[in-house]
Amino acid sequence: MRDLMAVTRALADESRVRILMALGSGELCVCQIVELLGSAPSTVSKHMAILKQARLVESRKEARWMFYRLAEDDVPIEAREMTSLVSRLLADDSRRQEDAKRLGQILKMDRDELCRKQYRC
Amino acid sequence: MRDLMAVTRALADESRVRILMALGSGELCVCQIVELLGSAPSTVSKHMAILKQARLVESRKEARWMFYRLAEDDVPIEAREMTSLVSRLLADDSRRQEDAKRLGQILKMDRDELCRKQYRC
DNA sequence: GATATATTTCGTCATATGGCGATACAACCA
DNA sequence: TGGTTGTATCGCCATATGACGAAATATATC
Repeated sequence: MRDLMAVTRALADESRVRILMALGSGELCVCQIVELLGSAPSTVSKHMAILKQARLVESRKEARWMFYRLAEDDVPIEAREMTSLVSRLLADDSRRQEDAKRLGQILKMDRDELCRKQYRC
Repeated sequence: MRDLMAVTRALADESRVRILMALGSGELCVCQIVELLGSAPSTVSKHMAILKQARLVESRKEARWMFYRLAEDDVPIEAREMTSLVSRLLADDSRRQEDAKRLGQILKMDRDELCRKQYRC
């Protein structure tokens, strides 16, 4: 029950669901997620901590960047199945499709520039 | 997205998940749920409103009692699938089993007496 | 109609949550 | 070493949430 509640609470916020769906296409660094959501880095970082605590995502550090991806290794069944179901339920969701489109643009940008841009503003 | 978020928010509270699982064995009136959770009637009523708004449950009024059951008619796919998955994930959950046991006792009680007892205390 | 009773609504409180900016920390670079 | 930069943590604020009791709203029952 405890584990499931961590997952349902993590999924009870629209930003976090959007992040999970975005990660469905592959790993992202924090600055890319910041760009997608338009939220402050600190806000995104907090969301990622919650998703990680629920074991919905995993992270790896590469140089200065922290990359997040959907959990793959040793994933609790609650996390795996809930992510899978939410993804299926949102397959045709318009918001998700907008995000996917925007994410395509973001991934074309140079990551260094993207981060510096955020730093300046 | 909107509909799904109503469901995930409804599922992000342990009391509400327990109520949903309890309703898996059949409809219950508010006083029976009050007895199961040990919460105030007003608290349970609020939970039921949230579950109903997310279309996870339906209700019918019979005499003085309001009976709630898992949604059956014209259920949005989000509600149906999430309920089904949560139920499966909690199949062996100890808390759920305790609740099921306690619910068995509650169902044996006379409903009139059960309600009056709550009214007195 | 008056009373009892089952549930809901309302008001209030304490706590949780999500947001942000400032700052701290970590890792690269000059 | 010192500067740059990407992310995390911290402190704060506004709002949301869950809890309860009191009162309102049905619905029997007398």
